Amino acid sequence: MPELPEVETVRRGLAPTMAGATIAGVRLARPDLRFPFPSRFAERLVGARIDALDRRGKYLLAALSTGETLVMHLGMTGRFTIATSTPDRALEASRPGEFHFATPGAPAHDHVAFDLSRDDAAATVVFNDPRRFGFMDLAPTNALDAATHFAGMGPEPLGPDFTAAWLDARLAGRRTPIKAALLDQRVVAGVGNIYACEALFRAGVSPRRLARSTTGARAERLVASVRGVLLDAVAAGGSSLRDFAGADGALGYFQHRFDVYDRTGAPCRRCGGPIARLVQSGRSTFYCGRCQR
DNA sequence: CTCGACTCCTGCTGGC
DNA sequence: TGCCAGCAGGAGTCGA
Repeated sequence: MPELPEVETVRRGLAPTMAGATIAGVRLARPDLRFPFPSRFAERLVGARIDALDRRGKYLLAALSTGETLVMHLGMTGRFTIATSTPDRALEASRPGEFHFATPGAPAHDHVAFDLSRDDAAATVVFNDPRRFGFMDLAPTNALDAATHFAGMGPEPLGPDFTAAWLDARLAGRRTPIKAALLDQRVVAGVGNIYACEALFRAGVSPRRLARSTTGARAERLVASVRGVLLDAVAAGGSSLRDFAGADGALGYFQHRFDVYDRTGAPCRRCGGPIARLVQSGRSTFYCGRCQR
């Protein structure tokens, strides 16, 4: 589900529980998600304190006291929930190397459980992911930018490095449609299908326009639009398409403010014309043929 | 190098 | 009502 606003919403929901807590146990229901868990995954986590919970693009990052960072990606359907539990129950199930977390009666697709302790309180953070496009990894904190997931990743769209000049340089000569370029995490981190569509609408830029022609004033508008739509969505707690919810269970409500996404045939909020749908790179694009050039 | 098609996986929806 | 094709918030890989 998650693009930057949803991941940021999840981060904010998990941080009060995870940051400062110690990992008392890790339970896995299977040896892999999209990729295998890294070697000795549980052993490398148990006993570590989580110093901070950060985000980079669509990744959640738990910086650990061990010098490693737990890297988590939610894929399309990844979800975290927080449950409070007693320490006894949390520790009882922690046996490294065994995949016995999927107990009868447990919700389907609960794949990972982190048993956390802080002072006298205990909590369990559970990762659920039906499609298993999500994954987890461990990488050295002092070389995180060089880790495979982040090498070559573009700037944070809400940070100071995402500028029209950067976009100009990054898109120079590229013949791919601007929509596809916005989905390229090397161009800008964290933008996915929804917010690419929404940002292009706000900027008045056609999703079909070649990336290399999105320069100058158009690039300025696009940078401002990407920032604006992401900020608005973060403020709204993200978008809840099916049942995306933050870790606290609260639903985001930005989906009610989509201008184009999933609004095929509905009137454009600017000109009244019908919103159109097309497929680019196998993914749906929604746009207004009159307002976007 | 750059690009688009294909792939992974499960679940829901809409049309017959 | 039931069935099934199509589609879904991501991104790595492959071949042209």
